[in-house]
Amino acid sequence: MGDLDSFVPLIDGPDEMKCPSDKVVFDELTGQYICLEGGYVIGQELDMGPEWRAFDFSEKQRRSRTGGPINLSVGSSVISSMIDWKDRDATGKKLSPLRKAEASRLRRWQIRSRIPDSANRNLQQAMDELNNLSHRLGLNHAIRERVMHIYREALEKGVVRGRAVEAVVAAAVYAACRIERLPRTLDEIALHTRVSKKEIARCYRLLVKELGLRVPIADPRDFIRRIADSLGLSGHVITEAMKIVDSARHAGLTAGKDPAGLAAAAVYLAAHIVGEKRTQKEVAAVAGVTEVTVRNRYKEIIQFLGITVAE
DNA sequence: AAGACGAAAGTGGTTGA
DNA sequence: TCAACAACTTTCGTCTT
Repeated sequence: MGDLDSFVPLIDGPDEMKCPSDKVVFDELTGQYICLEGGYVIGQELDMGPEWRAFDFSEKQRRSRTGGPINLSVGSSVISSMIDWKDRDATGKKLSPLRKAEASRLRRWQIRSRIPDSANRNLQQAMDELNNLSHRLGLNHAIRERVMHIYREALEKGVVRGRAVEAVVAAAVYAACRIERLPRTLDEIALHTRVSKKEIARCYRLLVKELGLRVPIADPRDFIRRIADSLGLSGHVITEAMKIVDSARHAGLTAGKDPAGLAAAAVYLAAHIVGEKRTQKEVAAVAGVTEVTVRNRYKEIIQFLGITVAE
């Protein structure tokens, strides 16, 4: 998630919006749509999040001024807290439009989930887990929404029953990231949870099957931007790496291969072509694969595409 | 000395009988 | 259920810059 101080207003007029769409990338860190041709920011996703940051759930609770919305504690022994319809906070001040939207959404959830009480508690726990995971993985608003949507459906269909809430949430996060095309590897997600990669993968497959999720095939190009960003490489490298992946696809080198590994090799190669060299070790580390995999993909690419890297 | 390369053995998941 | 298999990892020795 981008900090608010990294917000950049639209700097160009409508002319720049004519930028061909295939040259536009989305920077998930800043929420900006960037044209690779000229490096222009041509769009900015609204940051729906709070203006402060919290690194765990209790911190978030302390900082939430309006209170209530995050914690729908409708436990058995606890007095239920309801979100009323006045659109005002505890001190009687009017809520901002963003807060208002959030409150109405939560109201809806609360009403829907009031009937089965155990489901409500389960959902609360899932939201806690999601909050933790979100901050660690830097998930944006759209993804969090989608995760909760997936989770609710899973809960309704009884997929969660008998499984660790954390595992199902992690699986929903993985699915949501894939659907929103901001992929995280299973390893990354597993790193921030107490469940194994294996269990998350099992839950993920179950979710896809039971809910009939339509998850696009992982595209190496979605990884390229992340890898290049982490390594501080320019947009030029990204365009080059995209081209390489496209050619590799046409040459039939991509089937059955780990998209992260392929992206890593493309970035490695592109960086060398452009002259912003990075070692195989560095690229492999941020891509979450080993040097050997980068090497193997790299070898295949230069062999089949006849690319020669000038020293 | 660091980086790149490649061989060999091991791992975890998928597929098909 | 089990074996074969493909892709990837780990490890390690060697070559190159």
